[in-house]
Amino acid sequence: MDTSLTTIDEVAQALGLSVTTVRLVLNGQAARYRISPGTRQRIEDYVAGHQVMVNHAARSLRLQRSETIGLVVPNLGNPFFARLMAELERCCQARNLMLLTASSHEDPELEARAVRQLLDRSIDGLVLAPCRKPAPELFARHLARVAVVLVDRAYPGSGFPTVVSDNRAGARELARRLLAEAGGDALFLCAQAALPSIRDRIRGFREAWAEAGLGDRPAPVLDGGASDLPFTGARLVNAHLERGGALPRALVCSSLVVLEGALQALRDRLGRLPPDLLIGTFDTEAMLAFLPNRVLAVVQDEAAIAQRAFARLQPGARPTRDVIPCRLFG
Amino acid sequence: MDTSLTTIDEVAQALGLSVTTVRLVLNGQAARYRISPGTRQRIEDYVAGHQVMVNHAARSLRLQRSETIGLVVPNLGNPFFARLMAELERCCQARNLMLLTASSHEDPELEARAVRQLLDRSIDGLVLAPCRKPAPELFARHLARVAVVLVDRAYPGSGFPTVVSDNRAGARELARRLLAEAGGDALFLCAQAALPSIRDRIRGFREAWAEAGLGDRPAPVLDGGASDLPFTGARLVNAHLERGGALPRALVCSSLVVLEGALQALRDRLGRLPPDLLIGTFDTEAMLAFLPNRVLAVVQDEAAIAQRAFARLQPGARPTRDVIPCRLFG
DNA sequence: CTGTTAGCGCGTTCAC
DNA sequence: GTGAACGCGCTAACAG
Repeated sequence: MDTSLTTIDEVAQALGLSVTTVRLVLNGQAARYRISPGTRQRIEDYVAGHQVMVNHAARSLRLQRSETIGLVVPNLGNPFFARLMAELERCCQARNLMLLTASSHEDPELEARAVRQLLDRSIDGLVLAPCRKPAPELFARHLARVAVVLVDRAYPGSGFPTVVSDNRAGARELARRLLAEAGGDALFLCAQAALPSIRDRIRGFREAWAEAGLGDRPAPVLDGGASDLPFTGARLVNAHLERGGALPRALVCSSLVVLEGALQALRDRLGRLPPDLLIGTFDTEAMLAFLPNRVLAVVQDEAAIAQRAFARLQPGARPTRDVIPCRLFG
Repeated sequence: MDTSLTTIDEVAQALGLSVTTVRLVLNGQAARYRISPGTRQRIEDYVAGHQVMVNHAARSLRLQRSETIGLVVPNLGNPFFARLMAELERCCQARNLMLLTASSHEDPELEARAVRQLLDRSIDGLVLAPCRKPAPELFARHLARVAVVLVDRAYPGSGFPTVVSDNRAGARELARRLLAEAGGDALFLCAQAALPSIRDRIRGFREAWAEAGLGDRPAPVLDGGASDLPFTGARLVNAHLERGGALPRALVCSSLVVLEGALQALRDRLGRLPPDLLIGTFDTEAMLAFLPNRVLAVVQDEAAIAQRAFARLQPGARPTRDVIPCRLFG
């Protein structure tokens, strides 16, 4: 058996046929062009025995498309984005596409670089969770060929189809329940409040606060700034308590990471977690269910986001805006 | 400003130069070939104003390599593999490579399909966490060009460089500590015992068991079979208790998923988690730290695995075997 | 220092 | 039914 890579030309040569004939068979157009059954059989036998593979680079060059889509997210290690990617990859497999992935690490420079690298590679589509409002000039001359969809972070006026979770409704429902159970005594800690998704979570919390008739006081929302680290949550808790703030009956955090830091700080100060503290959070982890505390969690539907984003991946698509419902657990 | 894609030919044409000259400048070899500074400046000005980008498909076709490496893992949504991918992507960024990713969903058929798709796309390297012992014929005719490294699952005799965690030592140390604290009263629940990584964890547990002088009884290891689901952990716990087994002082689980199911079952049966139950597990989650129980966790060093795998990614490399230490937390 | 040219493997068009 | 020939954009060898 031949050990070199087998190209279509080589098959043709080996069988004494022309490349056209071989390709028509390989592309399933044998019937249409009335290739003789004998020839057809010979070709099929040969490729079966030799693991013939088409050269994708040549194909891309000729067809000006690559059967590849790109995904750029802030951090592939973040479980939300990891699940999103896994779901997107599932969509791709069904259509024989492959996924090229890159992390921006929340750095607009790296993001632009990743996007350029992907466009260089003639991706047919790009799913982007941008760390800033994307600069349209990055894509300008590609828009005819490559479809762009924004996910998770809906910067208004970006001009691209966008698919996001309904963070606002999720947060509102979460806060409604928590405020009812906690008699209105809740505190919302957040990081990265500049992100559209976080902004929506804050808005939802404020709406529930007003609905609960607490509008005479401003909603207690503490903003920890740009970095979503455990340290941010810890800092907010410590600052609140040191300012003489009371321990609330319900604590809501804008991310699991903030929650982690907040719980650490509470445990450090109080010796243990106050078991009657109600916890509200976004996204979830399996072990959250085993805390002694009552926990409410808003979880996003990564599969639905991925599928919708995939469906919107059409060149020249209008800038639609899809909002995927969240589910509330606990 | 031109809105079409700008190719090297077009730049040359627009500037009245030859493609060679343009290319030498673009590839940073201007100095070496003594391109005149004036010409050089003209070219650089032009490309700056036009966002010129090289066509990677053409480049790959010509060079027979794609500056792309492939990653195939059982499940991209699994946090361990997600972190591994994030780290591998970091290695790639440093060398201007991109990552093509695919999940096998623990299905050898899908795995083979993904690998073939990647090889079709002329990847320069492949990092594979195989769900079975890989069939060498999949790669046979590519080995000269594409480097293959196996990670996480070391099937002996595969013939490829392999990078895995030191699951055996990690498990041994974990069990040693847990057995000491629990007076030898421990139970090990596992799923997917056929995987090399899980097998090593079992072996480590057994070694610690023998070391602790408990060798007169067989080590209490319960095997839940092939599927790593919460249900598996729950089933093992229920079966153990219904057989009249006592609640052990220490419970070790081969994965977080098994632990999740086991804890669910315990809570369902006992009304709450027994707070003095010692827990041992592999991999970790932030919220695990806030369980009322004492928890010991063996965590893998995804960054080190990724870096080592990346370093071993050389065509025709000898089948080395790297074992990366784990860390024990708790 | 710069220009010309021949493929890389595939898909398409047109001729036989 | 089948074959020949061109070009996608780039690189490398060689020719000035």
